[in-house]
Amino acid sequence: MRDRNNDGVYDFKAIEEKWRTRWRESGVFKTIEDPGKEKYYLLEMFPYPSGKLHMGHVRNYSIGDVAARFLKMKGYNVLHPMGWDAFGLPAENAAIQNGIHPYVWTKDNMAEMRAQLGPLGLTYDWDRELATCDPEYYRWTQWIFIQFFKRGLAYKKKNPVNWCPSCETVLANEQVVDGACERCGRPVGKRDLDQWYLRITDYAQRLLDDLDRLGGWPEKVKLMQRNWIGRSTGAEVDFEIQGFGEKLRIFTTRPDTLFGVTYMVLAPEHPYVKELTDGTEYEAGVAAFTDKLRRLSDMDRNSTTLEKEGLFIGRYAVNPMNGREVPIYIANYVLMDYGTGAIMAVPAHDARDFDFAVKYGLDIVPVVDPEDEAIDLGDLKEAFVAEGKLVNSGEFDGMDSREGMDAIAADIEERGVGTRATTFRLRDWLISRQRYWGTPIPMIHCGTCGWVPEKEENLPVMLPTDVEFTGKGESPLTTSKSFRAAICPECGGPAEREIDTMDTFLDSSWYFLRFTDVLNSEEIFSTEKAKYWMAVDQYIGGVEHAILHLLYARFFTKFLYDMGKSPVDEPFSKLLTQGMVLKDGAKMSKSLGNTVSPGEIIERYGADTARLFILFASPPEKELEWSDRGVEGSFRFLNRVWRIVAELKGVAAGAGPVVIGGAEDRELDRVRNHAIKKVGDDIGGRFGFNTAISAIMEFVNALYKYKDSAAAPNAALIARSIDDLILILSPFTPHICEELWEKAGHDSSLYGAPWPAYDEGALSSGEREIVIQVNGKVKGKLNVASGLGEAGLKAAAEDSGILDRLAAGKEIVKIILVPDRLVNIVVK
RNA sequence: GCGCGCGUGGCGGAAUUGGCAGACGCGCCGGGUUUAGGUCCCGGUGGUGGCAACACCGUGAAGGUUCAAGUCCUUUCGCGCGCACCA
Repeated sequence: MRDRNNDGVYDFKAIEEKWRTRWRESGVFKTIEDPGKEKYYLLEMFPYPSGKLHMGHVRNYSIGDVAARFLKMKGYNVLHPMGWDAFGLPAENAAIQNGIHPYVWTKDNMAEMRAQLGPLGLTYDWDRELATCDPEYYRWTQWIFIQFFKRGLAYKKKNPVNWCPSCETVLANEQVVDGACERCGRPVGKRDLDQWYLRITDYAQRLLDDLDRLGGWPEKVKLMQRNWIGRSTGAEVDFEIQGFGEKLRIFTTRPDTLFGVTYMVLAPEHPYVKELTDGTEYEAGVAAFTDKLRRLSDMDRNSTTLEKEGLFIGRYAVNPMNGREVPIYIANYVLMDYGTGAIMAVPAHDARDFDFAVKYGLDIVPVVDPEDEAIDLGDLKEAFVAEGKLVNSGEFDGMDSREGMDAIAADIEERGVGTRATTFRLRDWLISRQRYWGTPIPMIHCGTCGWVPEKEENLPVMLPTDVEFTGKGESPLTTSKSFRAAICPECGGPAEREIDTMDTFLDSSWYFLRFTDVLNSEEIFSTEKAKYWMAVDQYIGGVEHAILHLLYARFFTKFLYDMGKSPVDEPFSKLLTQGMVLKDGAKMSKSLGNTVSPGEIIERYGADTARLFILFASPPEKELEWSDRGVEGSFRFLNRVWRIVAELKGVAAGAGPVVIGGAEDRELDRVRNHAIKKVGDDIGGRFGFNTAISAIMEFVNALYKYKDSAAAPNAALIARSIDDLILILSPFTPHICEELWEKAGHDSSLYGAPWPAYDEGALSSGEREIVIQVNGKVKGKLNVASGLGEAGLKAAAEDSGILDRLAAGKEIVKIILVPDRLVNIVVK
């Protein structure tokens, strides 16, 4: 093992400690509004305070910090805050298992993580730190909830909800992964509970439309959100039910197939089912069927492999197009919470209906002719779902099915039996949680007034402290002696508080707005301050938040915008989804035993090396394979920088203005200018940190080469090169650069030092090597003056005689000229 | 099943609008420094053939467009991700 104390390895420990202390004591990272300067709001997704910093965090924050330091050098007023997504289940589990109060556990973890973040040298303005579990914060989360309620966007509804028997709480649809609990992995069941919902579906269309405005977001994320919102267009159509007063309304995306309906299906939970079957011979069967289905987990219920099963309920509906009477079924493949909870079944043209019809021997009536010899409409082997020509469709026969879609929709509208309709897959957001460690829902139930919000001046509704953590039963808040009893804010009578808390996704749906005015005790934030800072110019975090967090944050921002509170209706202008950190090809995890602790790496090589490696090994949005050798390489590079600066400092002492001498000077100057340009473009543009670092490495290599080969070292050029090297490297490895900067004789901090300019002319000065191709294959090289146009390049190539030599004995058809790049001779 | 993305040396990865494939780093080979090893410095490193100059092949596979293809088009295979009975 290497012995770091020998061999002139730089003393990163002392240096990093020294500069961290200086930064802290001088308060350079403190940020205030400055209307005279252009702002840049840079934000990394705030962490859950688990107490353990992992490499994913280090990567996330290193990416952000390079950008923050770079933009500061570019003259922006940079807001770069940090906080804690501090409510959540792990704290409560700790309370249940170890008897530690969630508040204590969380506070300790925050302190622990703050201590682990310290050594990384990040530019956070800690004066703006926030934690979502702080009453001064959740007070405003409650305030937002009340605003939702006042505008009719928060409501309570009894519904079968996802229930995790292990965590003993309900889960949002989004927290059910493959039918299992996102947290514990157990299968999720169903339960009827009174739950609070937010009407996010009111915003579905805007959430969808405005994605088009988010040019700085990855297409992948936008697509995932589009799919999640899931807009479908079609029609709602009313079918009469024989011997029943009400009509059955269904939603379909295929009005063109209306003539092909041979049966109807209701979701078993559909309210008509009971009415239609109570007191009939079908009642018992329906009850048994429904009961069986309810015992299934969502995983099984929603699986495409689950065999379709259904039951005739003894009634018939009438097709409004052709008067055909069709039987009504209930079946396990129709969902109550999408569309109207009822469908028309067209087995000839829908795969699911086809399967069901085959199983139960129902009619299959084709109405779209594929006009394909290979398909026999009289004997379909599977549903035909594509377009074709309408048949068996009365007056619409012969029409193209795409036109038929519109024509039939128009027809049903005219006759008043239906309307065109749009449906979204997105559901309203269930936010109630039967948990302690979350924001209390600030609602009070009064026997006379119903649900009434707590008065805003009484916020926050504090989490009680006299609570037992048993991990069993309902919300732990029920165990508090003091919490539940309340006075109705409306009538002053005795009332009861809501005992559920909010989904923690609410807490994180607006924190970026609070950062703009974190100390405000009068209002949620000042719109004036938010106007200066919002939107977040660059948001950085993991793809795992592509749907939920980012959709909810957009929803909240739009809501606050509609209230006139938020100055923007989209929170994040640009989004970077960073890749995972892997080891041996797998995600680092305790169970695989392939974790690398950031603390150990920093202890051994320093924070600068850790940052450099993480940024160099892979582009930020891609996965990063951890490599101990690679870390050593980064460490080696920093030592190489350290040595060359130390060595050349003497030469450069007291140098004057730069005058370029011979070819060696010119080459070094070219590489210097190229590095400045490349690093600036790569950080400022696509976050190409890996290629930016490689350009700096080339610059360092050029300095070593220059040192050995230059006949008469140009002191001024060397001084300039060293300064620029330190400047452009400093966003990546700030500690070592501050130290070198000081050693190079500067007395100001590098933080916010002006980013060096480059000379476009120096990039292309002198000669240029041109590739000479014959029929597209490289056959020779030619040095010409750079900046020649096509004519000049042609003349130079002809003068050199190389064209005649390469094309000897062949007929030249034409010559392709690409200035500064190549000449291609096309011969026969 | 549907949708999206990606396949480049031994490895991580480069390659503006199609214009010298393999920058930079890791690893490996050789040389220098050193009593020796390590560190450090210099050089080499896609494959095949050749002493060599050089030639041919080469970006998952097969076709195509083009003076020119890692890059564009078609088909196909492999991997990854997202959604998944959404009517």
